[in-house]
Amino acid sequence: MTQQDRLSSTFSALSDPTRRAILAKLALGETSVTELAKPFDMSLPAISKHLKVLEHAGLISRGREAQWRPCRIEGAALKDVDAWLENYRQFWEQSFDRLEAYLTVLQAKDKTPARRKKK
Amino acid sequence: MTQQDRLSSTFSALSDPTRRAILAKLALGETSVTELAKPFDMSLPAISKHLKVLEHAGLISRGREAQWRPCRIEGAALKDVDAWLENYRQFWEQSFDRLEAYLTVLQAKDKTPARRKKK
DNA sequence: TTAGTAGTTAACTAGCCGGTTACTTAACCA
DNA sequence: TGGTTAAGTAACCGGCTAGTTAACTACTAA
Repeated sequence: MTQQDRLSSTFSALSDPTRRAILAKLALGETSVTELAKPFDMSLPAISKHLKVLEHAGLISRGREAQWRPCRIEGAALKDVDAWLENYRQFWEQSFDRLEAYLTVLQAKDKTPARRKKK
Repeated sequence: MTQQDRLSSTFSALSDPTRRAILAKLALGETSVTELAKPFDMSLPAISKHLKVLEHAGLISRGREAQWRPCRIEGAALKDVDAWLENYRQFWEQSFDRLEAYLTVLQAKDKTPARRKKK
């Protein structure tokens, strides 16, 4: 799969609130499908489909333990998103920098120079 | 619009390679619709639709200059994505941290303690 | 073997999405 | 005025998506 396609399927997978909620739950630890499905007013097959989408996007992986298929988060796909986003950081830190620059001008010159906001 | 919906429409907008390419071009500066459309083997109305999606997701905004509608990037929506992503950073820095910890153990104790990777 | 639990697959449906062509609107210019 | 350029709107089409129910697979346990 090309990098483009990978990013596309990752963003696509993340565009569904149910799937993001599943990820949020998985962030707390590995869980079974039924357990993941509990909070949702939705059939189990629907959840199963969502998990397949997440798995195909590389956002989760699934093991096997007796009759359970525990799911866990895989960070690699999210790392790609982070790397993509990095190219655009200037566009939301810009206004901050301008404000910062403005305040720097307003304030006394003997203050230490403003540092870039650390993420 | 709820925060959930906003994130959903942002991720959804970003899930199309054409739209990401448009953003990449806009990162170089404000541009007209026709100019944006040039690299794509696609009709102008198709581009117009993509721009509408990006605008609806808050990723771009459009001005008016005579018969041109210059487009520019809006950082706010991307900032939300970054904030969301931040909750998951551990999942792709984890292995790095483990390696770092391992190396720290291996190396001499008189080294300065390892710092978290700055983004 | 039988019953129960965990999960997937199949088949279907309604609605969205990304593209098209044809037409329209808006601003500039001769 | 009429012509040209820039862009948006309308109507349509095919394929994908997210959900459903029903049936099936796989493992556990009595």
